Amino acid sequence: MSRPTLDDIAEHAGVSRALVSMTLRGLPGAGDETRRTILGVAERLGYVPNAAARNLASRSSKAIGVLLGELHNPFFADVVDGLTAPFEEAGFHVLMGTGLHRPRAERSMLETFRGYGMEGVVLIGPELDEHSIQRFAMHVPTVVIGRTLRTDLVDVIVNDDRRGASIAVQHLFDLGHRDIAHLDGGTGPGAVLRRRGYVDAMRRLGLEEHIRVAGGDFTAARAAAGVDELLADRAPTAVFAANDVVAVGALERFAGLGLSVPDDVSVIGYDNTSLAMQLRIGLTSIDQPRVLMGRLGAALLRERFEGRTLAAKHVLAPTLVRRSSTAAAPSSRSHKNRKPNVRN
Amino acid sequence: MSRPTLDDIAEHAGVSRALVSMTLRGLPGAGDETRRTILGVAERLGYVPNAAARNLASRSSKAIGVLLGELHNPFFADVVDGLTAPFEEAGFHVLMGTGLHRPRAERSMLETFRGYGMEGVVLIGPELDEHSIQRFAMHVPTVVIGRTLRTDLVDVIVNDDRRGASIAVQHLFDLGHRDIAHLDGGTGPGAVLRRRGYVDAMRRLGLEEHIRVAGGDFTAARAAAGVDELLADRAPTAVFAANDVVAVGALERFAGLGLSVPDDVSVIGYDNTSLAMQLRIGLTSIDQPRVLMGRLGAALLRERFEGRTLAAKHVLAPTLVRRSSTAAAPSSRSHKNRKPNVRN
DNA sequence: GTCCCGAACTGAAGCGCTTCAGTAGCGCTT
DNA sequence: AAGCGCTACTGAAGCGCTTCAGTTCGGGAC
Repeated sequence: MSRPTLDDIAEHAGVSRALVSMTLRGLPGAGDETRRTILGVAERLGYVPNAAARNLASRSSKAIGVLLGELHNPFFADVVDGLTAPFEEAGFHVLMGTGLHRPRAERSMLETFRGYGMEGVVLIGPELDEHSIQRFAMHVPTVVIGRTLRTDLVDVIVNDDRRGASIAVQHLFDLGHRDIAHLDGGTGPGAVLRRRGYVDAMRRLGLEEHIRVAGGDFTAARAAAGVDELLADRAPTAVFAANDVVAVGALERFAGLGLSVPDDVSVIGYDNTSLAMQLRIGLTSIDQPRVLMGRLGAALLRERFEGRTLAAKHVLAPTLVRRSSTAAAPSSRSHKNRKPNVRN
Repeated sequence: MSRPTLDDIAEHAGVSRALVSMTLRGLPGAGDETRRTILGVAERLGYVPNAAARNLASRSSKAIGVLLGELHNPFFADVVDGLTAPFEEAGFHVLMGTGLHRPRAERSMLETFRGYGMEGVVLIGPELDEHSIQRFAMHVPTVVIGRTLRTDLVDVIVNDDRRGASIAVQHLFDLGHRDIAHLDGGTGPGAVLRRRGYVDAMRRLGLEEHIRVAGGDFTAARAAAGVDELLADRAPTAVFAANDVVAVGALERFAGLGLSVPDDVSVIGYDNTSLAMQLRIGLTSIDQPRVLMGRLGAALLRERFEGRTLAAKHVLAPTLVRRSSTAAAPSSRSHKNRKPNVRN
């Protein structure tokens, strides 16, 4: 016996297929007795509705697609957490696909989503070109999380990287630091804005002559090299890293050089990933409200369903999470005059 | 204009719907000229086949479902990497769903998969009860990765936890350690076997009187408490932790107590997660071949499609990854007699 | 010229469901 | 006793596709 259909149930229960359909979906129409019979038969036969037939007939799917740029980054997991719950509650199925970093794969995944008649789609950190996204969004309500787009067809949710950078610098400033350097993220998502935010904040605080940028991408190795670059000139008292991975790279390098964090140098990261908390030394970091971003994504999509046609852009506020990698600047503490013994 | 259908294309191209269907799927039947016309019209209209209609009519879906127990654990990301590529190549769509740790949600996700007529399903670290999995597997070819099951309906892929534990103990033994304790994972997946492997290995090496087990789940906090438990008796020279999270918890606690790793005590983890490498102190760990496990999962499912009916069980070999958290036992080094100054 | 055959194409059934216009029957009113 | 409005139900159309039994036709074999 293959999968039972509505007709099987109808026959067993001695009613029409239409009535079974309505009853199983909780619509009124059947009397109490009949309803019980139908439900009983369905249960006994192990009936599972055929989604294809259902979607075809009803011209709707109650499904939404989520495209993940990358599964390894804990950023995605948090966003997805925020995303799925509201949809599940509203009776939507959430199906996810991954693009594996390849635009071709991402594009084909979007085709699949469209083929399945997904009623809405969320793209988290897509690497796809803007034009493809735009074309897709013409057909399916789409929200993009974690990537800035110029398109006015999709809803966009990002955090204010510039502001986050400014908060980081301000935090260090408040601790008495003046010689604050930046370890750069190069062309990574958000890196440009974070660098800009750093420069602006330094200027605003009158620290223009202390502005120094080193490094160049989102890897730990490049970060270590960046630290060396900085030290070749002079040791900063604090470093603002473009993200947590970079910050950890710096941490390791400082340790290798015999510099103590936060006694000799303070380090602050960005993203507040699980990395930041798991390290033996807790990393002070700038947090993006990732779960919230997910929830907001769900809300925006729902609004679309309810008729909103204008695209929305939400820029969320980042916040500071203090841990033990930042402390008062050496000079502003009681003068211990502890010269770091750089062993190389 | 809504989504174009086969009929739209047929009309524009002046042929029958059947011919369009066949042509778009690459079947022979149309002449060169006609074929070009059809393809051209389809392209121009932006045709995307309706998956629901297609699946309904063809009684197949070319789709496979992947249930993720949890998105935060890097374990899953690696397995998925191994899984998706072979399927994409074979022209399958891979759609993922998450159970969010709740068996109820996992069960409903499986229903969704079945509703969509997925031709095969891969469960990665499911938390669902065995009976539900078994019931599901009666209807859809299923492979389970990372969890042992007694059922003979599903294919199972796990690593040999017992062996892995044995390798860990042997590694410590070879470094001269004798007083080797175990930080337990309680009821977590694999924990029981790892504990058993530890005990067996200790016996085999004639270290029966050194067997000590503390802790009790897969959390860092519980691990720290486990360390205290151990130290209340006497400090071991080495600790085998049930997984990397536990190992890191132990690392932190040892540091807090002023004990140096690996000078005073060696620590080895399990899973070789990204955690192990990212830590300032590289964690020696036991690696499961995760990507391979994913690839194997894909292969097993394909075999099922081709007619294999007997369930397969694959137990893969774990390997040791040495980093800097393990070193020669203090006693077997030049006698420094460095008593740890336990500050609490 | 007839026959046959393959290439190129068509028509219609039907996948399992939803939807909607009906219909039957019953208890009320007036 | 006719009419009304309910509730409880049925029948049939049709969603967009695949599939398969046919149909048409040009041309080579004899």
